[in-house]
This record gives sequence, C-alpha cells and structure tokens, in this order.
Amino acid sequence: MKLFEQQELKVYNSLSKTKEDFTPINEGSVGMYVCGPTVYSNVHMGNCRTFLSFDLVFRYLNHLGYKVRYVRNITDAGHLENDGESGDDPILKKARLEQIEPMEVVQRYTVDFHETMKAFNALPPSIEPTATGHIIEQIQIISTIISEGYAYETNGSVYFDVHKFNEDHEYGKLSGRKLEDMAANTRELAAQSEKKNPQDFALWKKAGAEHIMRWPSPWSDGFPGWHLECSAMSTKYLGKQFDIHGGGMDLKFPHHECEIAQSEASNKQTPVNYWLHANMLTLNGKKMSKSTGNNILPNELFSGNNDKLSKAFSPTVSKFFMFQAHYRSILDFSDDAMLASEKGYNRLMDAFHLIDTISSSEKSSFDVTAWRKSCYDAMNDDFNSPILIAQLFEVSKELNSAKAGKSTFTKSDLELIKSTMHDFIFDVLGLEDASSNTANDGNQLSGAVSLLIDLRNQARANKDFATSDKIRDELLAVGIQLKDGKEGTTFSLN
RNA sequence: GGCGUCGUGGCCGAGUGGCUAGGCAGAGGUCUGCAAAACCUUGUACAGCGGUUCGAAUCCGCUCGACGCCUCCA
Repeated sequence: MKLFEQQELKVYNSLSKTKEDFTPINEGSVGMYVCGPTVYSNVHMGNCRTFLSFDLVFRYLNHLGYKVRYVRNITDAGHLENDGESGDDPILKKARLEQIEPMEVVQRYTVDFHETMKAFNALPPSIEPTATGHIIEQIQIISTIISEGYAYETNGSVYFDVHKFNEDHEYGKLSGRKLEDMAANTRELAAQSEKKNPQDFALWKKAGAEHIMRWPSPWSDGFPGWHLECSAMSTKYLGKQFDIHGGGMDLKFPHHECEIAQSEASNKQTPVNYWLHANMLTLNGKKMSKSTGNNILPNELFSGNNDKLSKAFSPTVSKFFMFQAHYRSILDFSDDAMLASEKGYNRLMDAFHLIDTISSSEKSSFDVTAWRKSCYDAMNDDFNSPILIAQLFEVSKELNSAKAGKSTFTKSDLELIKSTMHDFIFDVLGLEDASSNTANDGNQLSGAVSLLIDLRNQARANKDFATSDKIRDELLAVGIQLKDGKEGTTFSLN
C-alpha cells in the first residue's frame, strides 16, 4: 500500500487551535475515539453529521494505508452530573414515560442508530463499547483519582475537585476557559449542594430509590458520571495516550474538558494528541436539538414525510450535501441546498459513468497527475471535502468535453481518472451509486422501458408524434424520464 | 454577563495578503419534430467604518448582525 500522501496530512487540532502535521504515536497506526450517541431517542440529522464527518476521517485514514482502530461508544447510562432536581438521566426518563425497562430504550435506539448509519453507508467502528459494560473500569478510575487527591466523596457521591486539579494542571485549556472567570460567573444556589465548588463535576452519583439503573461501588449503589465513560473506554482500548479524539463541537465543554482532567488526574499524562471537533448542522439557522424539536430525522428525510422539504432525498445525496461543506463549518439544512446538491451529485455520477464510453487518444489535453494530486492535497488539508468535490467536478467537466470531442485522454490517463474518482467517490466519501439505470441494464424494468423506447422511436420515425409524445409523457407521469441523446435514448427514475 | 465562532455574488458554500473555487439557479448557445434531459459558454461577490500595506475579502481596531458553549445535547 502506498503511503506517500499521508506524509502531508494536516489536521486542525482544537487544543492548539492550529493546523498541525499529523504524526501518529505508532507509525502506520492510528487510534481514534469518537463520542457516540446517547441512545434515548432516534438520532437526528445533526447527530448524523458528526458521525459522518468522522466516518470520512476514518475512511481517508484507511485509504492512506493507516491501520486504524476506531472506537465509538454507545452512551447507555449515567448521563447525569447535576445534583439538583433538574438533573435526570434521559434514558431513565424515557423508560418511565414509555413504561418499559431502561435497557429496552437503549436497545431500541441502538438498533435505530445502527440502521441509520448503515443507510448512510458509514463504516462500523472497530470497537463500539457501552458505558454499562465498563462500570468496573470507571470505578477503578474514580479510586485512582481519589487516591491522587483530585476527587472527594460526599454522601455516597464522588466529585472531581476542579480547583485542586487546577492548582497543578490547567483546567479549561481545550475550551479556552479560565477557572477564575467561571467561578466569578456562577451564581448557582450552592446551598444544599454536595459539591465544594459549582465547577466540580460528578464521577459517581448515589442512586435515589427511584433509580433503576444502579451498580454497587465502594461509595454507594449508584451510577457513573457522564464524562467518565469516555475516559474509561478510550483508555481501555486505545491506551493512556492516543492519536485522535473526535466529537461534536458542543461536547468541547464541559465533556471533553472533563475527560482531559480525568485522564490527567488518573494517568498523569495528557490523553489525546489531536482533538477534532465537527461543527453543528443547523435547521432554520438554529442548532438541531432533540429537546426543542428543531430537528429532522433521517427517516423523515429519506421518505419525504416531513414539513421541511419538498421531496424525499436519498442518504447518499444527504451525505454529498454535508460533504460540500467543511466539517468545521456550521452548515444550514434547507430544501434549496438539498435540491442543489442532488443535481450536483447526479451530474458527478453521470460524468463518472461516462469514462468507459470515451475513446482514448495519443495525448491527454489535461494534466491528470496534477489533478489527482490536487484531490489528495484537498483531503490532506484537514479533510477538506468541499475542495475535493470541486476537483471531482473539474475532471467531470473535462470528461464531458472529451465526450464532445474537445478534450483528449490517453488510455492510461482514463484508467487513472477512473480509479481515482472511484477511490474518492466511493471509498473516501463513501457515496453510493444510485443512478445506474440505463436502457441496457438487462433487468425487467429496463427491458420493458427499452421496448417502449423502441416503439416511440418507430413512431417518431413515422412522424407519429402523438404516439411518441404519449409514450414519453405517460412514462414521465409514473416517474420514468426519457433522455434523448446523440447515441440513442436512455432513461432515469425520478 | 464570560468564552468562542461566523457574516462571501440570487441561493448553498470553499478560500484567505497580489493569481478561476465548486455546485444550484439565471442568461446565451448546441442538440431535438417539439420538448425534456444533457453538454458548452457566461457572473467579478466578500456586513459597515477606520487603520496597516506598493496592494486586503484575506492582517488590526471599532460598529452592526447571526450563531455556539457556559445546563442534557453530535
């Protein structure tokens, strides 16, 4: 496997706020952890964007020849850190609402998540651990942090002592916050709080009587704090120090900040070399969110069964839409943008299908090697998929020109274009070919339509346009569009 | 209030000190019996005001606006 391109990979590190050369800890291997979903409801498109962004990272690293261990967790418990009444484990809450076992909630939405990721043609991670499967590891970390002096117990609950930690570490270095500022800006009713300071966060919570999901621990029957699971599982499967940690931008603070604190407190070293954060997908200019209802679900998108869009869109078009923006930019979801992406996607796929029909020449009028390099340059520049897609359109234009006899390609250049386009469209972007309905496919539909095309062409030859237009219009009415070209008629399904 | 991000042509969206982003739409053209589809050609935009500079959309400052985090959130 050639590895020359990977030498130039740069990634934007949220910790340093700069693009850095990517150098993995172990040459040729990459450890990557991404915060997965909390499975108490269906994932919406905003959630999906983050996972698809990191699917792109995973795919590209694989493409470059790295051996990647990609860990993405399922949060199925303990999503709670407040000690006030407002705090509530969303999984338990949902279970109460639906009058079922918490693990039924978990199972239902885990299955939904997996089906959604599969629909998007996202690769499964190498390991997909669950929080409930790693209670022992979490308890061990808490014990270590307590013995290191960075956590304290109150009434059976354990809290991370942020102020103590900040004395000899830097709390807030990822999110750019200063503890003093945070302390000055907190007007929390600390009266009945179990915490020494409002900034402290829970490592272990004692379970109330109504709390069904509970585990024994040295401190109480209870459950782990939310931030802890990721520290436990990333350390277990990737080691105390690993290459990439990803997640949504909204997890930067407090979640990832707390992860750093936990890992540094227990392992005495900083856990992650490169922090990558995917930006939000907005709807009507506002962040998609489960709680406010400002979101759209994948199934609503695929079926067209929603009040936000004029039609249904396929998973692959949705991905194409997302990858036309950089993963670190906010992207707004809209009908117009989706329609534009769908047309662009079809144009790109049509151009790809054109390659085999182009006859080769003695010389190429287009520098294919330089073009190919520009594709790698784009992805090497912090996974810049919009530039990559622009490059794919550049070559598409040349292919169309070649078809019209204006550009020329040698046989080997055509093959190089085909393999490069294939690599990037299908392997790296992970798009799917949904438009291969030509009149010579050989399946039943194609056979039937071919017959109608023949009849229509006979009618046209006889200048019986009433008949030919009837065939054309009625096929269109059932969603089959005929396309007359120089070399005969093809069709596509609308 | 604190921290941070962003404001690009009709729309979406890259870029970031001097050199074409790209897609969609629009316009013109080719093709066609007519259409549709497809293809080709075509746009000189960077919120406002100052400053730095030979030169700024790109750097700095201010103003306005939007968004995100600070509470569960990808």
